[in-house]
Amino acid sequence: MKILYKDGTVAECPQEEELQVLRHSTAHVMAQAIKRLYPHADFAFGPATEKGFFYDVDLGDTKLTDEDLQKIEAEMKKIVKENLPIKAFILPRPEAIKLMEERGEKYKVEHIGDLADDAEISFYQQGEYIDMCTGPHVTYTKALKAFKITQQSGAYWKNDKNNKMLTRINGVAFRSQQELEEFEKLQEEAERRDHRRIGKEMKLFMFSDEGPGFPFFLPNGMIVKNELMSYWREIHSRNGYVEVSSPIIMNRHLWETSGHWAHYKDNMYTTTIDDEICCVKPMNCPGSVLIYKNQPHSYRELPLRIAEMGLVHRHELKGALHGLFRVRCFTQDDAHIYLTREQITDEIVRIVGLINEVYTKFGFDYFVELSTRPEDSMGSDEDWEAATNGLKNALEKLGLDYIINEGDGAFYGPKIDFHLRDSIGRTWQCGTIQLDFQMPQNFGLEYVDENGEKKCPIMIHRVCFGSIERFIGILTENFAGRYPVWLAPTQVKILTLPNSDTTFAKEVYAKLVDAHVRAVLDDRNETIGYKIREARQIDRVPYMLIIGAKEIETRSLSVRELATDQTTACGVDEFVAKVASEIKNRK
RNA sequence: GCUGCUAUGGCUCAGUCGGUAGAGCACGUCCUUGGUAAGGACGAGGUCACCAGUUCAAGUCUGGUUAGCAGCUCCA
Repeated sequence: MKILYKDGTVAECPQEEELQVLRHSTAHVMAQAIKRLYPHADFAFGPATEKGFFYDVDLGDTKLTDEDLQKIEAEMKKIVKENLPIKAFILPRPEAIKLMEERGEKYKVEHIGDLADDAEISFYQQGEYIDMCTGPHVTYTKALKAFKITQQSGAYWKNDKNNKMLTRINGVAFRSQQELEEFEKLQEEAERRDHRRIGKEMKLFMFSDEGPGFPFFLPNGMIVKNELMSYWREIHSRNGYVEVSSPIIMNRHLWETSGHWAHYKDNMYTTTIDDEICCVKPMNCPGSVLIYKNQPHSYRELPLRIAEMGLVHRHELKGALHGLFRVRCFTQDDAHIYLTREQITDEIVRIVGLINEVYTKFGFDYFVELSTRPEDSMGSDEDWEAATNGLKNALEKLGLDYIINEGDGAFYGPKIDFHLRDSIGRTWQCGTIQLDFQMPQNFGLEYVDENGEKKCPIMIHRVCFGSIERFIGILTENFAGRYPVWLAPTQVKILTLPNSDTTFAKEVYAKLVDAHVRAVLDDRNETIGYKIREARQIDRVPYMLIIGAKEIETRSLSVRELATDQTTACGVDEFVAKVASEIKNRK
């Protein structure tokens, strides 16, 4: 693919930039189409995005309907068909301003004002349309072969909510029609796996107008939640953690000390108790700190690992709510570790090992991001350096690749974030490990060192799942509801053939229940096809046992496995032992 | 919170030009002797999210509220 740089040179496009250029050019073509249909349109920014492009445009009072978007797309296709050559030119500043003013592009004029004084201002033109842009772009509009407008939304000029809201028109663009179709298939697949849909089908959880954003767990969802929590308890007790539980409501004073009141009071739920303002906890750390302070500590106890499955409430904006992914109350699988500066590296190694174990358990691949000191941070340079190095050393010791995210740490310390990749390639941020020097000081935490002197410990905040609710959402989409046996709400479903004797089926059922298998007996008088369809597609049960005259006679089982769709014969005791062992080993 | 859209039985949806509601699935009853992705008949189930307004008449038109959807912003 040939591309045109702003100085007018034409060159072969580097492979890795092709899509980006294509998408950027598509944004221009869309702008041209919009301008043809809406001559008063005034354009702001129109970049390429991860899957396509958008253009932010001021349409005055004009509102676009879905039909209007289709018309714009049709006009874009027309422009592509016209196969307009794309040209580039550069103007000195005053002439650039004049050109944009003449064309009524007030956002572009404002943008010129933000550019350096000596900046050369480049333009790209195709037919009657001129856009101020640094390029590069394709050389002819016909190079754009596969695109689609997907939606419109609002977006602020320069992303600042004090500015005017513009209309953002989003689209996707690919190299070929085939790539576009693949993208659409993936979209459909994502929709099919949507945990909100599956949650309804499998009766995992619900929401209600009476508490928007606050999830209700139904019996099936509660099974998944409890299984995750019991797994979590097991590995934490094995890794030297103790578990506590702190109150949901504590007074305002605590949150002032922790710094949350100053930073986040608009997102905290409050209530008044005996004339005192109290807060519903948005985080567990201050509670943990109070537990630490409840008694004196020796250096011999450190690192002290205090874990808590804490239910936190945060007032998220209603537009941000999204199934279990973004809720107003959730359970953090939190832990706070109190330790000395020297212990940082070893402890981080230990935590990363734990998190790795958890993600591997679910078959997730992941990558790690290290976020360093932000601009408005608290604490000394020395502390920050020690902390950041502690994290780096640990990652290197583990031989983990990581991306550095400069300046994206919390104001109280650097952090490591874990992003996991699901079965269709999407990534989710789950685990995080944050170092904190601030809170131990704010609360005056102490331990006695080997010389009998009082010292202030360092604190690590960390989660593995992140939020149990969110993690259940991710697991549900990753497995498309077909959970591993140990998590499945119903593990075995016994399906009898209609009008057959159910005595044997009931015996098998009793044996499974005895072995602590979550079994269901479906002895309704329905055809076997009907029962199988329900067990597979709605309940997503890992094992289906079909029992009819044949099985009754041989006293054996016909086992249909959800994962493979294969049916095999198996003895009763053998099957019960196999499933029980899978559950025990959390397979 | 902002922009656009949506709200009709448990679920998924239809309902034309305003003339007081339909389907499929699920559910209940009955029939069906039926072997691996929906057997059949009948029945019950809805003050059309809520509050106002326009109208002889509102599921349908208008305004507001609430909730949801796609984005934006935000996510300690």
